[in-house]
Amino acid sequence: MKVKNILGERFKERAYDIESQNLMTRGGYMKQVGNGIYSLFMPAKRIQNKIEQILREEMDAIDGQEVLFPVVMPATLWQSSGRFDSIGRELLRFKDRSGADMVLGMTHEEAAVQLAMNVAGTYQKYPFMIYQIQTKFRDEPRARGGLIRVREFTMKDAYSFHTSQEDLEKYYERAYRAYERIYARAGVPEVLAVKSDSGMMGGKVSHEFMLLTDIGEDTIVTCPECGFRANMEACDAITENTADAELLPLTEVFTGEAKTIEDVGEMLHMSSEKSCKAVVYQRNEDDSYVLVFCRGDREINETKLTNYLKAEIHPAQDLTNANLAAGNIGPVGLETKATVLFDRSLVGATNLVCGANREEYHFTGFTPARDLPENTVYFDLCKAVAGGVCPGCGKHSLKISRGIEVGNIFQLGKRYTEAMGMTYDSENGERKNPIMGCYGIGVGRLIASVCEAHHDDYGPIWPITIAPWQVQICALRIDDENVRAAADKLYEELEKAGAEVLYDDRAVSAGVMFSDADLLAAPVRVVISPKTLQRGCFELAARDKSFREDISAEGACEAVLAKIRELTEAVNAKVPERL
RNA sequence: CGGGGCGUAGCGCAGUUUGGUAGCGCGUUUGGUUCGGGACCAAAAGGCCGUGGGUUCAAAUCCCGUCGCCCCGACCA
Repeated sequence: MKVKNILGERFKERAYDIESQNLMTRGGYMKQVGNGIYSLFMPAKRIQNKIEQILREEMDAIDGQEVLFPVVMPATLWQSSGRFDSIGRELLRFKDRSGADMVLGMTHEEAAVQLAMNVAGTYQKYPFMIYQIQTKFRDEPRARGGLIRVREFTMKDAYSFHTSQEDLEKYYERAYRAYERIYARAGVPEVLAVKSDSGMMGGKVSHEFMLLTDIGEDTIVTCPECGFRANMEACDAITENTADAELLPLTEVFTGEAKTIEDVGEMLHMSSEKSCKAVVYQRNEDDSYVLVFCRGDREINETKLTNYLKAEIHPAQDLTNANLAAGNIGPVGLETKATVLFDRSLVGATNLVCGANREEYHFTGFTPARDLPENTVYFDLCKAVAGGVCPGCGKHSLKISRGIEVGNIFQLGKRYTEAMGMTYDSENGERKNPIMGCYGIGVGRLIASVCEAHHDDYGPIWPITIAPWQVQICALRIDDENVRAAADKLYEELEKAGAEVLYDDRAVSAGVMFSDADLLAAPVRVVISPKTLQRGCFELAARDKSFREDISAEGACEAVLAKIRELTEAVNAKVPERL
């Protein structure tokens, strides 16, 4: 392929805050069509093809059967699982010409069950896994970050069916390993699996695969001591309290206008960890109040709270109907209709400051174990904190980072097979619902994430296994007939040898040529110019700057092929064995 | 869905306050000079000023509607 022929304009101007979006836009990888909707130019499509190929190989290797579900589905299919009604406007609904409700697929559990049911009615078919690589549409409230968060995207989604939990768990391990292999083969072995919240998918055990970067939308908790890692949403929070030697009596004190933890703490010379704060939420469905007490220096984990309540919530908008003294809410002497919950960060705490449920007053000397009823239950409702206690090893070692979710795996259970009535006959002739697992990877997001994690100021640094082209020939001074001849010859040889080669034979200045080459980011670059040609040499350089050397023009083709093999082997050396 | 902003040449923008023949930079085309990190000179092409209506002798500019996009927040398998 010649650079002059590929469609997609490369330019210099920065346009966005997110570097991957910037570089991929500047490099002519994609073009926006609408909010969160993109067309891909050839370079991006080639990357996507390579990732899809890796996905196919790894899914096939764990006995997957590639299938294809429809993008457009009748609403009745989604009603059969209950999700037509339970999912919000992220699911795009519309009517066909006859007025029937339709949806655009945002995930395909229902379609997978529909495809498998009635053709897997005997235990002898099990286990099996079906997967597809296809377009999904999610009507995101807010797309952003180029391909990182879009409304329409290509996804590999896989669904496994089992006759026992043990079998699912065994398969889950294989899928987990397949995912590690996929990321390693795509040149991002640093992708981390973290324990996650399973959200609207239902099910118990789930992992998200995270690429750590500052622009990530998820917060990840890791422990360098023992390797523990979890999404903040799903991370157990452990708080250690040491009891003061002397318990002070509960005393009401005047605090006037001081409402916030900071103000009250300053006034009473108390650090925030020696306080008990109240956080008020409202259930989305009826605006009823939920009141959570936790240690003053902790934050509520809204995902945990939502899961406990089994209800969507939002921070309380106004407390006028709650009969609560905002800023002075406390757990002692509280009279309210709100659901009241206590976080376990209060367990063992002593001599805290808390609201007195009276304007302008707080209590000091609040000790939950003494001042709350004996049967008070403490839940885990707070976020883990940096330097906090690791749920894995118990050390004060937790680190907090940001990450992009580039894939996930769930042990779904029977949620869909039960709801949709999919059954099989077991060995003893019983009719049973199969147990499911599901496994997803967003292809476009993975591309953007790799770019985000691997780039420099000049462009992406694609791992050779997914780079649009393996090698780029830059012919400087194409008007020099020796350069022309040498470059044409090498291009022809490399193509014949099966290398993926991009050839820049435009009569442009070196600056333009190199800048474009940095943006298109072939891992290996050959520069052919009068300067080195005088000595019978080409320059061979790596996009990631790992090498830069002169090679003899004679054996150039072989030298390039060797470098391609070398780089490819370096990526594959980090791929773990299959399970 | 709330708050803010923007739609004018392929891209990025000025012009709108105060109505009066459509501008700039980049890119593109042609010719020339340069040329190993986004060169220079000269010439040229390119716009229904998002869209519908209204006011006016006259609308990119004022008024009303509508569509789209961007940013922040809510939301997010």
